Amino acid sequence: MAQEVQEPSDAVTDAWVRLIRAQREVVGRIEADMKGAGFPPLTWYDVLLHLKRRPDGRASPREIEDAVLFEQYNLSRLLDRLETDGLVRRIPFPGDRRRQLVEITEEGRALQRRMWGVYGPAISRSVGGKLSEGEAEQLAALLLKLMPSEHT
Amino acid sequence: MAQEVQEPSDAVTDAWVRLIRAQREVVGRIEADMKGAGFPPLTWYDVLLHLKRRPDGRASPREIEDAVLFEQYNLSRLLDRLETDGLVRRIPFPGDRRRQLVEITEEGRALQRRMWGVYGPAISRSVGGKLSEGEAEQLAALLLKLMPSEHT
DNA sequence: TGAATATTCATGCAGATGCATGAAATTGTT
DNA sequence: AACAATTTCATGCATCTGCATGAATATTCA
Repeated sequence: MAQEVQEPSDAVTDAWVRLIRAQREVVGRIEADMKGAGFPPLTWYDVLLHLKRRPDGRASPREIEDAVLFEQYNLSRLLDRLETDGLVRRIPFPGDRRRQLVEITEEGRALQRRMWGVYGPAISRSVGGKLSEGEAEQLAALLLKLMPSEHT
Repeated sequence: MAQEVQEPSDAVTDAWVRLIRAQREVVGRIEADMKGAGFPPLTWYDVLLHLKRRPDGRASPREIEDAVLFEQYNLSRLLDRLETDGLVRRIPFPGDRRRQLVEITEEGRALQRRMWGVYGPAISRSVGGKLSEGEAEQLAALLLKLMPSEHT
């Protein structure tokens, strides 16, 4: 039996196309807001927020990679930039000299807070302003189904 | 009266975070499929498809920009690569020597077709496989609400 | 123990992207 | 007609990303 090429339905194709478009559109708007306010890219925010949420403000690069879905080499260089700007600090990992711990600094915490002051309202405008509360919940639920399996 | 900072609700924040995550995840999977099959990035596909859909296989760069949400300088260089590979051809725009027309070649059409042979099934797996038909429609409808106003 | 394997992080290089600017042509204004 | 403003596309430069690989340490297994 011939292996038929599996054509996606119109609804599925539509969902796919709009996932790309909407993401580009919304992310573009929000990043523009952030840049307009003189802030670094959202990737910086993601890392800072992840660190800030840990009780000790520390995490290994490996863990951050998984949390923010960043490539290893990519994160390595992002951490360089964050460290150069005094937002994080690399410290030794006790018991394994291959690894390291990244610790957020006071400046890092302060930047995260200041960024949220622009980021939060931008999300409100670009997402909250377009969807009702119920629709936002629906959207979140549907998008979750697209993920591999586990959530956060 | 003080201008209060507008905090997004949890549902809205959730929708935002998952929009980023799901898109990264799904696009990542599909682009990996394409790359695994030896194909160029999806941006190439978008341009080829747009051209192929026009009856004469032609469009101005300006028009393509709007259609695929690409920056001008970015598209300019993408067209360079497509032209180098013989997938499109730049021809004069009748009546305005500033502008140009981009025309898809036979090779371009052929590549688009071959890419669809991998792209379609990849969409089926990564989107169709995770959502029912009705869910896909819902998702498409919700994402559409995030866009500025008009559709395609 | 010792050698092979695996894990963690960094880096050189090529390619892609963003930003600012430039070049060429057209349109608008007086 | 002549000059300014606008539109369309290209490009130099810095930054960012992807890929391959390297260096250091840790783990596994014979």
